[in-house]
Amino acid sequence: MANQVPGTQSFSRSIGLLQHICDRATPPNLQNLLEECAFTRPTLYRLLAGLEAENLITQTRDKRFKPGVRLINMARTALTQSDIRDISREALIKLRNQTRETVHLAVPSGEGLVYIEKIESLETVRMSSTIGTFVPLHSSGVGKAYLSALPEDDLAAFLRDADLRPITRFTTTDASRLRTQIMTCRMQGFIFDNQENEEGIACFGAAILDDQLRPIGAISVSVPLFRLNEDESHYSAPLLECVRGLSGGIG
Amino acid sequence: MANQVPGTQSFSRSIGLLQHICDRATPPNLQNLLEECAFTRPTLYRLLAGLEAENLITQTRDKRFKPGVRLINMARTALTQSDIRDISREALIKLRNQTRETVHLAVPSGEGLVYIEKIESLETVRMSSTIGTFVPLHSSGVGKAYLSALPEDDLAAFLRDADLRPITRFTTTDASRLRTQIMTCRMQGFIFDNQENEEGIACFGAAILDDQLRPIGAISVSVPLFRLNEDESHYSAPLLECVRGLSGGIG
DNA sequence: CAGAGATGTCCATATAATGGACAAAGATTT
DNA sequence: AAATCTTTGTCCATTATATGGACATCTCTG
Repeated sequence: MANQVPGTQSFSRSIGLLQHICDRATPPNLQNLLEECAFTRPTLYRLLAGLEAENLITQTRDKRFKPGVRLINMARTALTQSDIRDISREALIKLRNQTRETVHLAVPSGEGLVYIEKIESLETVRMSSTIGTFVPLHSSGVGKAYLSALPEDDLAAFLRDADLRPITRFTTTDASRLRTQIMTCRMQGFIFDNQENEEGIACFGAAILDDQLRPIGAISVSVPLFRLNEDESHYSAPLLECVRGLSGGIG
Repeated sequence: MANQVPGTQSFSRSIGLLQHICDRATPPNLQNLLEECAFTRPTLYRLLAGLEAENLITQTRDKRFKPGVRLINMARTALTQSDIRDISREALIKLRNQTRETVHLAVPSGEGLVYIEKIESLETVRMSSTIGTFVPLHSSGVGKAYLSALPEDDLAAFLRDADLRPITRFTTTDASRLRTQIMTCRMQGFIFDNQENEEGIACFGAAILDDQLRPIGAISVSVPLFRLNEDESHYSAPLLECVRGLSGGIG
């Protein structure tokens, strides 16, 4: 969170501000930002002016700040250039067909993962649904699957430092319980997540590994609880087949 | 393009670099960037380190730089917070149903417009298709429609300064011809664009106005040439109805 | 219309960003 | 295998840049 890289303070501040504006449920005005961010008034003005000049934010009529469309344009190219996404699409579609449920592909971003692909039925899918959504490592199938593929040192560091905040009332917030789950995942190659990230949704997750067995992302199958098949292997078998097909072949 | 806003040089540089990395067809390495951008070696290193620390870019194994997934996450919120998109969705679907053709919604970004919504058939639509794509003002239906709704001063300034580069071999590259087309659009409320932005695709565009009659975006109906209906009003009538319904009601 | 609060700008200062110059690591030649 | 060249990465003095205290202006409210 702090400014690790020397010589980039102002950039880091600007991006932090942009992120804050993006994260707000409702577009903030200057007052809000002054209170919520630790910037002095002139600094805030400058940062905002810089962001606006780059079309990264826009002002509404009533002087509120919203994310700008430049971001959407940049994101398009980011998605286009994501080779893991291209490579895995076919396999994801197959997995969706086998399980008949929604499948997601997530890759690391910051402290967690971000969904970069979603395959559901043949209905309209667009970015606003879930592509681009951030998911914490501790509360999601993809997250725990990813954790389970991390080297022991990194996992230990995560469990020590992470903020295991509850996302739903089912979220695991206890580090040792989380470790147990992760160990189970290491054993069986996948994890079952019961409503930890979204109430009413269970989910099976498994990691995609590169040729050095380091995780590069994770795949999940999400199932509405009411229609969850008793037989776990109905989901886990195709899922494992899917990630095995992808692992090693990427990067 | 130059750094207009004082006190934001380094930020502007960083974003410029990010944009350049996004724009590259193939991920650049350090060497490429050094040649293509006007940065000294140490500066480039710093900017890259800053971008990477913020997850805005990632390095591939072979030291090439690609856009990072943080962008996708931010873009999601940008789309979510776009009220024009929410407000117009219903009307766009209706327009698609009436014309049976693909419809787009575009809003200003930088020198041109960016598509922020697309409604085609009931087939899968995802961001990588066209949402997020930048379109120039002079070569597209949405662009010219937008121009036609600009105050005369702004239009004149655009025609004077703009770089009317050909996008296809049908693109209007002559300012006075462009003005004629725009005047036609002002008269009839919509514009017909014949393959100027994409070969084989014709398109009808019309602007959405706010309550002060300033353009806030534009809508287009795109038709593959081979199935273009002779009767223009087949497209223009629903299009005009659509933008009239939306204009004034936004902002 | 006075007072309080919010909004916007200036500019001296400190510090963060800059880039010339050097070092280290790889590649290529003799 | 040594020598030379090329590429890649880092240091640090310098200065231009970003910073924020202070002041000006505009906007409510009683």
